[in-house]
Amino acid sequence: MTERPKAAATKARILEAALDLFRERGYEAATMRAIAERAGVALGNAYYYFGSKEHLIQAFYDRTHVEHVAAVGTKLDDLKDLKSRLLWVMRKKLETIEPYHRFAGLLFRSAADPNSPLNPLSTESQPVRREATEVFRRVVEGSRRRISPELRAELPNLLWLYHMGIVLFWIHDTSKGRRRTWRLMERSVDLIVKLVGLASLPLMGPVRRAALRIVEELRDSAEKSAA
Amino acid sequence: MTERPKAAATKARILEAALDLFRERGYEAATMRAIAERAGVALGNAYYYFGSKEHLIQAFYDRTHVEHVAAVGTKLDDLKDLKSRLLWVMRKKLETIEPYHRFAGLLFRSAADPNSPLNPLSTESQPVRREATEVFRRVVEGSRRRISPELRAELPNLLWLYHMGIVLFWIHDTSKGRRRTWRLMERSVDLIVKLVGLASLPLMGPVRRAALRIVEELRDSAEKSAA
DNA sequence: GCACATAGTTGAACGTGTTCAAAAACTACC
DNA sequence: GGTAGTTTTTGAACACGTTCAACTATGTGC
Repeated sequence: MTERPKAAATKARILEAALDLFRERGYEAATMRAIAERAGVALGNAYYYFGSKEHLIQAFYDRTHVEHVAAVGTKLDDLKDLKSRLLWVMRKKLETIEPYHRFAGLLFRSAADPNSPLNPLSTESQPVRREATEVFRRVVEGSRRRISPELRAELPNLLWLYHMGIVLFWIHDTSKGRRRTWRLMERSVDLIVKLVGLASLPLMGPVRRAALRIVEELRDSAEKSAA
Repeated sequence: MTERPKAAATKARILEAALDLFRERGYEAATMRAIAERAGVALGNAYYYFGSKEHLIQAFYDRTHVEHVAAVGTKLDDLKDLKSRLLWVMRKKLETIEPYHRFAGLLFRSAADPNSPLNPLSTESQPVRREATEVFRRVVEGSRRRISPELRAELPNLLWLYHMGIVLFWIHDTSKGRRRTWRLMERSVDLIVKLVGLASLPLMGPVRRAALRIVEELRDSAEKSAA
């Protein structure tokens, strides 16, 4: 059960080979045989460490998340208002994933499949999702904006969902330098901040509660289905 | 080029076999070999009529849309306010797709893949998407609610997107009788109608315009990438 | 009726992701 | 250092989606 050092090295070599080939050739062209060959192991060995090809993407997913957190860094603490904080985090996200644009499509192909371990709502990816939401919690909590407590509690989840939407758009975006995604991201961040402001008006009480109840329900279901 | 009657019969037989097997066994278990066998044709023949297994899903997609339109029927014309109209259409949608719950997951697996013909934004599925949006245009135009012209023009697209979101949730929903989805749908329809009301307040001008500009951009990109 | 072209059909073959029984390498204990 | 047990590695084998060259059926012009 305990992982021996040599095993860890083999596992790492397979993962590196996979990520390299994903980058170089895209997902489909990076066959398990090619990955195994580049890693210098037999085909079956790759399956000893990664239960399926999708598990290799899960590993990629983990990695970009770590890179993203590193890119966000402590600079986030210097920014005080919600808008600039959210902008910063989103920018770093887009920068982080850019090198993987060629193969990321396949990630989201399976991300929508309820049976896939890659599904963001599945048990297997729950830790990553939690951590990713954590980044947005930082965004919200560090801002000096006054937000009603119920909204404050739910906003990180909403922002995580929003960020998934942007990434989905990014996948389809073939514009030069992914300009469309950047513009959409900047404009939508602007809108979101406006909406958060609106939602805090006293008049909005009933609507806000109706919306929050729905969000809560979404989250509940996600956790229940992952159980 | 012109389709002969016998060919049409063969094609129909293959499609029926496919849909039957999808329903019975789910998507993965319904292999192309099994489909061909049940249809009484050779394996290669299925590919003569349907370029790939995903094209068979496209056909399923078309069919549920037709069924949905039929289920919506003329009853829609009797309903006058936006909420009951939208509710009616959404209910019929959920009822229409229910028999296919077992295999619909795979539909959305590829729906998110930019290279898949199934992607709702791809060229191949553009006709269905247009038609599906048409249903929501009926919903909006037949209602007596006063809506600003810009929003009125964009709302059908937004509702189509919303309905895709509900279907996505439905796919993951394992609750009995899909109760969670129904509840979410009813509550979110309520919220949407509330929001449409809010958006018509004079104060909301700037926010509404900001939101609409984003939606427009989304639509532009979708059409450009499908070109 | 015959020749020709087009439409429709076949099944073997390819490369893929995945599985698994067996072999090899390693560790722990005497 | 030999033996038993465990971890790691191997590669052949399987079922799948897909392709394609060859074959058959059907319609068309004379």
